[in-house]
Amino acid sequence: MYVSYLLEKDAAMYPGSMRAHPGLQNYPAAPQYPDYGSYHGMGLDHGAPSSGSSAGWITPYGPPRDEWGVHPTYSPGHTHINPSPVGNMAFSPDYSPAQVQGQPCVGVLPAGPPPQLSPGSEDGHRRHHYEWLRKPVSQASTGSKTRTKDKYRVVYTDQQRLELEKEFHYSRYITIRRKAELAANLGLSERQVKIWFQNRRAKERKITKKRIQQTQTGQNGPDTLSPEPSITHHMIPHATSNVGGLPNTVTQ
DNA sequence: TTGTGTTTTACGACCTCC
DNA sequence: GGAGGTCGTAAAACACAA
Repeated sequence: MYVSYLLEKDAAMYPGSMRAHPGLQNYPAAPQYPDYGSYHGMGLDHGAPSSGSSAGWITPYGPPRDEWGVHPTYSPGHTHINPSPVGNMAFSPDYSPAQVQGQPCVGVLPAGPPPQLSPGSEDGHRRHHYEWLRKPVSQASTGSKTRTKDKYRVVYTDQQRLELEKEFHYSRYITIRRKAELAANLGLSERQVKIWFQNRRAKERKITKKRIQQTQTGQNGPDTLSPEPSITHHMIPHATSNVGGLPNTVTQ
């Protein structure tokens, strides 16, 4: 189950940075996520009925906010529901190798709010890196914008983050095509998606670094290290990825 | 309620590749 | 030169303890 995986995972990620991989042309996409296949192939299994598992979900997000600087989106009240037909995450046919049974990979969310993951459970009281997954949509940020001076940042909605996380777990480097699709489907700009992936990779590196340090110091706490996946990623066909190219050269 | 630490967006600088 | 990578950092958002 993906969500539980998210909750349990602690990113045993690739060691080193991109610069440590000069020969990145054959960078294996997310080899540490053997369950990508299940994720993309089966969609999200939240344990919910998921009657509409292939029906997707209508994006509650606003229109793409491309180029904040020039876009008048910051004007108050400039919020409306995106009536885009891609709101239900219909993807191009060529983004399908990892799909199984014709189900789309991303956006396959069960109808209704995200599952409540044992809010009263043993760790429900403790802060969690994926706390946002626990919160019902109604409590999620709606992407309201705040601005101080010339700086601002929006808080992505739970579903936006969930979809981004899902995509990230499929591949840490998003293709141009997927970036465009995801941006359109989530009501984000491609720039936002790109930056989100950059930040997410940075987070992963940070976690990995921390974990390595803990390992070296013998601090293997119960929730610090999880076993590495026993299945290697090469067993799973990758849909879009970086075939023979650097992450920045992926143009599919 | 407030202080503090952490996480999340966003950006700039710099680098590599095409 | 453009696109996208990492790295470092700013600041908002958030969680939690006191």
